[in-house]
Amino acid sequence: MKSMKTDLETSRELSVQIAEAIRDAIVSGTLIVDERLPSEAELSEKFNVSRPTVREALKRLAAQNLIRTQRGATGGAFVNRLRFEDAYGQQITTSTLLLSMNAVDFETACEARYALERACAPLSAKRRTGDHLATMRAEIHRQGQPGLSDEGFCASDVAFHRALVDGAGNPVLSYQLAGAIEAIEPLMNMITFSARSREQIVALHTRIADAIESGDGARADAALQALAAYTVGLARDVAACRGG
Amino acid sequence: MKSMKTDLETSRELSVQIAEAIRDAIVSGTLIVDERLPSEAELSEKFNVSRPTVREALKRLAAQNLIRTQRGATGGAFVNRLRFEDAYGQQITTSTLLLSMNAVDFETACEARYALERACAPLSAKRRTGDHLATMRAEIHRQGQPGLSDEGFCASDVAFHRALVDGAGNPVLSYQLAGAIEAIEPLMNMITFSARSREQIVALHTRIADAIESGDGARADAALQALAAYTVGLARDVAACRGG
DNA sequence: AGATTTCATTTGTCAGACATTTGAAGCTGT
DNA sequence: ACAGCTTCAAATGTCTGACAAATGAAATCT
Repeated sequence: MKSMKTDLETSRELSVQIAEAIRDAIVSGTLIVDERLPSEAELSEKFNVSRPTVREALKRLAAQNLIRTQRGATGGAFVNRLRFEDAYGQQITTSTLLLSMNAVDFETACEARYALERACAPLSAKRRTGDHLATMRAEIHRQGQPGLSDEGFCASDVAFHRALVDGAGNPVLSYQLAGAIEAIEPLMNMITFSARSREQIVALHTRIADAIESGDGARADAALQALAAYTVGLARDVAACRGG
Repeated sequence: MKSMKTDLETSRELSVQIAEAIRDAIVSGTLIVDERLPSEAELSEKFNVSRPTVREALKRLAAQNLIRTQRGATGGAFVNRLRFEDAYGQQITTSTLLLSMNAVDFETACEARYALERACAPLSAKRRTGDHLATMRAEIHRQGQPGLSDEGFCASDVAFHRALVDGAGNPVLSYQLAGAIEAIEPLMNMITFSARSREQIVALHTRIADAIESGDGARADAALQALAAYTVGLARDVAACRGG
């Protein structure tokens, strides 16, 4: 195991310090992807702690997807290659909690979401594949079905916008936006969409898809801006209706 | 403790299942912020597992900042209010690892960063406080100092852009962008900035700050676009120089 | 040679114990 | 009666030792 730092401070908990030492080794590149960490017994000897303490440290790292563990003879803890897909879940959970616990109002969350999405629109207009466009069209079609529940409508909305963002072909953007888009869904679900508002949204989605199809980033941006304004207005009506 | 689900599957590890049960209770709102979880002894009885197993589950949650623990008579595990600042660190670590492990090229990362930043520019032009503007100006001044190291220059660059983003006054945006901006810094640090390129960047930063000061979002956006193009070109030169 | 068995290694789990922290109840002196 | 001190109990942090379960590799048998 090369040279992992083993001298620990005295203040914080041992499991935290050990977890940090290993995490630093991973981040700094001392431990390579798919490399096997020393066994728990070896680690406990190296750090002069008991195995349960080492295990608590490893569980912390596993919770962050930094390592995976495998039982058996050739088992052990291995440095994980953190994939974008794995990080999505984390990102969404964290974003959801942030929104609910900090009582972020719908308008702020919505503003962030559409600002980020508009950033993707021009790129998506240039690079989207046929698949992305097909997904967008399919979701628009679903959104027009009369029998669709409000939850189903929101889920389809999310799928539509994810396709838009993924169309930009930039995994970093897709990752960053996963949280923004998916975390807002629960907030959106609180809105009751009338037939009239659904019709409007579908029309705006169609405008966006048309613009994306023709490669016109500016028009897609404008349509997104209109959709953002409409959505915020819808939420305001709901709030006003409930408030008085 | 209200009604936390206690019937677990048999496939995965117990500590994972317990962690998920508690996490679900937090996310769903069964457990409120600052509420105290049952003691480890009570939990181990409730889930029919040993205390070490419960502890491993709790460590997983602690690693995600979902709970905090406190020793002593009135101690225990408490549901954490997840603050934006706490989430920043997580976001940055994850983003950094994602970039390094997936070998995202500088251009992709840079594109994402500037796309997101441009999304913030119009909002920042409207809402930024005097503090934000002062920070931007101060960082520009630092960037003009001749003795500044490349690392120092990059750090100042990050500070400048964070002030720009924070100026939008949308914590969701600031959070989302923290990862994008800070994670790219290590990649940026590999670039050697000549006196000439620093001069150019400072000039572009000044254009951005001027636009923000005058509340002109469109001009800020244009300047950011120019900066993005220049940065990418700089990186290309470095790559070409190294390649041949 | 191929299939089967055995086995050593490693993680997962458990039980019980002690150390440490820390708020709160109880006591004491003024 | 009140402030300060002591004691105590509850809870987490850590350790020791052990067993269970999984699993790949070596050894054995056909």
